Amino acid sequence: MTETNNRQTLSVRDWAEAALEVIAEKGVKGVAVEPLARRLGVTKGSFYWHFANRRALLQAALDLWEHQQTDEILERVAQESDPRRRLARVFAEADGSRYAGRLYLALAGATENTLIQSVVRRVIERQTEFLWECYLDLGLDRQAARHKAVLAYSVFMGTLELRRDAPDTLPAGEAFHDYMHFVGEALIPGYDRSLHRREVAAPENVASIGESNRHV
Amino acid sequence: MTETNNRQTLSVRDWAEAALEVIAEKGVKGVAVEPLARRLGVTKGSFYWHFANRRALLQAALDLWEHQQTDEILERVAQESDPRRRLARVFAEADGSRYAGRLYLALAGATENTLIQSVVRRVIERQTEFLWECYLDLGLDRQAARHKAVLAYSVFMGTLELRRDAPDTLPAGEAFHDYMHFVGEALIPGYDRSLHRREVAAPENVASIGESNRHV
DNA sequence: ATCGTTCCATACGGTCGCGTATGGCGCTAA
DNA sequence: TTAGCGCCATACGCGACCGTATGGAACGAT
Repeated sequence: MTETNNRQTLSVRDWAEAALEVIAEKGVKGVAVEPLARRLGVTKGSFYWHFANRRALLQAALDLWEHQQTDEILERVAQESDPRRRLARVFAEADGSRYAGRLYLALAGATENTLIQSVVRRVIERQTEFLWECYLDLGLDRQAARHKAVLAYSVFMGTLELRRDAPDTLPAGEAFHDYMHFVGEALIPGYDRSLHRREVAAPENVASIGESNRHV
Repeated sequence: MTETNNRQTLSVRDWAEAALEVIAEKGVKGVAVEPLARRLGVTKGSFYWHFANRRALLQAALDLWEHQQTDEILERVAQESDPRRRLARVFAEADGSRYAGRLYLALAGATENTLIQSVVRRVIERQTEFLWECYLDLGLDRQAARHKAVLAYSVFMGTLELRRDAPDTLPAGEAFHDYMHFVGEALIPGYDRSLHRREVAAPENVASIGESNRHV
């Protein structure tokens, strides 16, 4: 569940990843220094050596998350040349990881923290922008493309919510694939079932982001 | 802002409504006994006379919310005979109150409390059921109606999220109405702009969903 | 062997919120 | 007037968490 880090010492990134895990499980307010230290098998003494305070930990975790949700995902998906396939892949990636979805919703729901709000806003704008360009590449005019992008993003977030809060509402098993095709036909012009290959499993790999600056 | 209650003594409902307000503002974890008492101009002594503990307050608040989100709303909307108009009204009501939307998302995001989760689940199932029946009344077969209902509900929740977390992403002003028509065309078979007359333009009067109207 | 640095443990004071115990004020009924 | 009850204030102990201060073990360098 948590880090089974072979190394004997913890890094800033270890703390940041653990923080993201806790956010996905218990929300932002669940990120407490002492419980997180226990989770990692150490005490607060370790934490306050790596970070100035709790806020600095959240900052590091948010930097990591923002990078994963924008640069990494979009760069991966952008390799697809066909806009239709790009759209299908975006939805597949976004729906691939249950953990990523819970994390996304937890951060979006953190309305108490201005820092988090701005990060979430940037991620949303970046991703809707990407969808917009996909629809523009499909030949839609600016307004129609914009509308479709916003609608598609709403469907994406709403589906995450439904899957988290009322999973029984969504079709299960094979019926879920039928539903996803239905969604594809509603959101992707000229949708074809062959676009939705089996690339569901989004690997949980996380490329390297430069270690955050350690505080003085 | 809060209750300007003329009466000199507080009722259980007063506490429940105040709790819902705080949930909409700061989330469920923001509901603390002592701050809430200060907000109502009293001390904890009052609270623990009306309630056994914090959990009992949440229970009362959830009962109130569930009733408002199911019985009240659906009874109001069900008066509309035309299924298309029912659908349009449902979206209008749901999107009418900013407060109700924030409250909804805050409760849906309370993943730490089993009690809240079950209430949210019931509300979601009740509302999707209603949408399902609307689409059935429009002549769709069971699967198509179900798919459209789930999709429509996803759009609804996703739109709430977008409006809360990245309002600039959604079209503003007159463009918002254009977008809502676009959504209507995507979700309501045989959609006609006349269905969306005045009801969506109500900015604050639909706040009766969430209450605040009884006093003042 | 000594020293300094890295990384963490321990101990402490402080805040906030929960729940309890108990006292007090105002109103009504007898 | 007085007794009783509804409604609230005050005071207390408790636990969880934050941030600081300081000590200590491991380890490489000299």
